[in-house]
Amino acid sequence: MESVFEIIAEPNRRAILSLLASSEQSVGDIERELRMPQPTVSKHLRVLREGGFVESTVDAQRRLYRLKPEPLRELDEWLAQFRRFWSAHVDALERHLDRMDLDRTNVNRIERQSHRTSTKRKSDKRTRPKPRK
Amino acid sequence: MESVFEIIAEPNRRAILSLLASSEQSVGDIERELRMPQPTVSKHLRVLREGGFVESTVDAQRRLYRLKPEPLRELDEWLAQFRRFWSAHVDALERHLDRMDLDRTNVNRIERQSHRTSTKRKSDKRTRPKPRK
DNA sequence: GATGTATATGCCTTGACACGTATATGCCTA
DNA sequence: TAGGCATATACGTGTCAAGGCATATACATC
Repeated sequence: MESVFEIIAEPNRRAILSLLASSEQSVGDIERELRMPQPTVSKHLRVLREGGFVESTVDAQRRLYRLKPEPLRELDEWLAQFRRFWSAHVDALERHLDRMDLDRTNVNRIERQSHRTSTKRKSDKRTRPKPRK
Repeated sequence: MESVFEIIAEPNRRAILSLLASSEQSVGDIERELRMPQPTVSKHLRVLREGGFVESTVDAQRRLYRLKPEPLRELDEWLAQFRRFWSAHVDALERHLDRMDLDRTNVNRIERQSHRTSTKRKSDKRTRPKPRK
């Protein structure tokens, strides 16, 4: 359960995050708003807390949970490597990110070692099945 | 295994996606590059294909896989609701989104039913535990 | 057609995790 | 300090998905 990705794979946890995006909430608030049993809420909050997605402060018997964006930001950074695939018309920021992405080392490296790019391949029919090794 | 989130929760699948971000690859390419057994690669590719993350074309016995960005874009859109938490310096678009978010119906509603916002709360000690219902 | 190569699929086992239920902990007010 | 409220945790259970291994399918050369 370590990774950011596994943590947000759970629908209830995503619902909690979305709820907390509006404002901080107590466990009971979440319980009522999302109609899930209290132990379930607490367990998911635990996972989110240990993953750094949320933090809590104590208010008498209540715990108020609020968002901590770092892990989501990390996810955002992971997505960066794919943005150029759908952002053709970009604003300044995205253009900047795209540039970083294109400059990234492995793009060319991998293409080179994987033999050819697809365009070339079409005309490059092998005369015999190429051995694995 | 339906959701985008579950699909990218698997590390090997993320590795495949990252690899395909550089250029299209055959199953064997992926197998060698990521050092995973061929059936594993094929199974993950199947999940990715059914999730709309990749598509394949046939080249003799090979299948060439390439990225289809739609699901990742969807993920990007889900992330949008959280961006304001880490992008303090916003461009026009995000400022717009922020406004929509603040105007969102439940913000005030929820805060009201959860009694008060945290700032106020400090001075607002209840005289008795508020009943659940 | 025989053989080798590339990829997909089926079966089985194992482990992780989400959930329900019960209970523990802690704080409050009377 | 008693009793109720808010939250956390422990335990048992069912489900599901990932991996290993074997095999099936398809294509290409000889």
